[in-house]
Amino acid sequence: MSKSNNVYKDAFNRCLRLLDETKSLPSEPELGTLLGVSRTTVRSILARMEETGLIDWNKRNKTVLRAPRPEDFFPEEETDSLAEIIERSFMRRLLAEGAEAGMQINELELAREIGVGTTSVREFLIRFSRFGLIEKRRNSHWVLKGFTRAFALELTEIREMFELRSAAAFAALPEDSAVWVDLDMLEIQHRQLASEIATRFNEFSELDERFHRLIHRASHNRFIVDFYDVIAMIFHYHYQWNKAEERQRNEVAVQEHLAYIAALKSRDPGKVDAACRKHLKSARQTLLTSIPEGRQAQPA
Amino acid sequence: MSKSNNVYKDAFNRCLRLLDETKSLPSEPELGTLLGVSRTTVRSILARMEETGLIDWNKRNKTVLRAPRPEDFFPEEETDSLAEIIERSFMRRLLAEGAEAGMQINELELAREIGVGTTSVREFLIRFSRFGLIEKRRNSHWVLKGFTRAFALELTEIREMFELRSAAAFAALPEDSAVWVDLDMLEIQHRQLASEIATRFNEFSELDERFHRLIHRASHNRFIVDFYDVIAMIFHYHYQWNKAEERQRNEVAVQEHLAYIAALKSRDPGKVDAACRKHLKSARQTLLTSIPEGRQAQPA
DNA sequence: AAATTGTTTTTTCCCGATAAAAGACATTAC
DNA sequence: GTAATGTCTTTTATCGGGAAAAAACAATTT
Repeated sequence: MSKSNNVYKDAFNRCLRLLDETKSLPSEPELGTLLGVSRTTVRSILARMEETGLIDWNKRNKTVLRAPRPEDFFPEEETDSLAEIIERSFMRRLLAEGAEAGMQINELELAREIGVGTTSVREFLIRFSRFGLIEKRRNSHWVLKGFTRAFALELTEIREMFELRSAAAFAALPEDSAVWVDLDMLEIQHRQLASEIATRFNEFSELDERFHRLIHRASHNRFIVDFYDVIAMIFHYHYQWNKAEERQRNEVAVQEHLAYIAALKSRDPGKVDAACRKHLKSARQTLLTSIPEGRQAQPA
Repeated sequence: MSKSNNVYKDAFNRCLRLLDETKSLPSEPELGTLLGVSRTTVRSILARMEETGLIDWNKRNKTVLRAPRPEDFFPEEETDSLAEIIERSFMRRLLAEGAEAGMQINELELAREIGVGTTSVREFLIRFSRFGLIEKRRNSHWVLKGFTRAFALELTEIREMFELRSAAAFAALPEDSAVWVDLDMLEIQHRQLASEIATRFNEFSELDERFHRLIHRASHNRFIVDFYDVIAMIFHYHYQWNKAEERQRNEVAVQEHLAYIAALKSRDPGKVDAACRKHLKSARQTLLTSIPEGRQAQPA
């Protein structure tokens, strides 16, 4: 069963949504770039759409015959890549269960539990290791370092160093840089979210990531930009896990972002530094208070 | 041929060197910790040593019968792990050849060229990707970002940030911390090297790494400590590649280290900062001047 | 009884094989 | 003649299998 066709299924589903909007589909290469897949996959999609009577396909002509129905879509769970599946299972184990620091991680066991080959699990663990939560013993098992208070402190230390520097670089960018347009757009989205915070507070997470990534990009340093992956990953799972006071927290964060944006637009280094520090401080607080007291670092 | 027994061969060679020093070998578990391998491997080693008449092995008695001869050793090249072999081949390609930024990296081709399976190459590339020199296109090839001037600048920017912070933390460590003993030992080794620099200048590289790792460890931050892997890797291959002025460079660096050590011992934050900056500046200079002008970043 | 040796089981590391997906080349249409 | 489609080739993603190495368990030895 060597490889699942989730790329095809996911692209197929996304392509179905395009059908609502047009009478006929564009050329194969165009569809390829639109969906982010190769022509090979596009042609598989078109072939199935013809088979199921969704379109009439004759060379350049791809006429839409009917609107897609729910049963035309592939089930959501079949569109995930193996890497995503493994990551989710692993993080669930890591956060839900009593995952103590020092615990051993067994590739074979993980693979069996998730129902995948060992190769995929190995590759996942190697990729995951850069987050600093696990460590490999040569020719032997992985060791869980644990999502401890120490981890959170080390993470935020670097984050603060990087973000202060990026924010300063951002504010120093020339007037005509494209980032100011991006920032304006983000500001508008923040204001919209702020006004409807009661119902849309759970949309903050995504906005938060886009905002901070924009700032980090101003550093023009790949190590700083890449480090945001660590933060994003932690926050992503952390927020799934800890929903306490979510609305309240996000409401505060949106306001802090708006102040931060205003400071950036003022281009006054002192104001930028102050607004950035203030936001980072409360972000750190949020993360720290959410770590259960039981989860302390274990002596090696 | 699924897996080579390089762990056994390497441990065997190292065990041979122990034979010179003693009349009999310790217990199996003890040998295991000494060589850093499992008892299973220890027993394979002992079995072969008995076969080749090196020792007499009867349960707890492991009497040395004769001194090891050159032909007892396994060839050096058979003691390298696959990961090391792949890394070396890859770096040779990356540095020697005209490896332009933007170039595609082909897993299959690399695997065939080196004569290993694709899995090992994939795992290597994933591990290597954290150095920021390559990047993966989903479901497709890797892209070489290139060892460019931009890379060197981004690397040194982070390095300087991290090392200044670590050095400050180091100087603030309590009097009775064990690091001061380590520092004293490093100082002695630096002085010895300085006095024999004419003949031993190529030993600096290893000393350099130990010195900086000691300082970084004072940060007590895993991300800072881990980042030194990137620096060490670059410097390791960089020095293999660029031998110009090596003696001169190392002579200067040793003196800078000694000044840096003195500053740390003074525990005066101002002096530490100054000595650290001075050394980092010349380290950056060395790295930058070694990057050929032709190797500029290519537009994506 | 604590440590060591003998034996068995489990896990890691790595290869070869195969379907999915990408990419290259040839052909046709506008 | 450019851009699309049709066809063929190569590469990536993933699995299962098997030898090396680690780890667990049992039997001795001091």
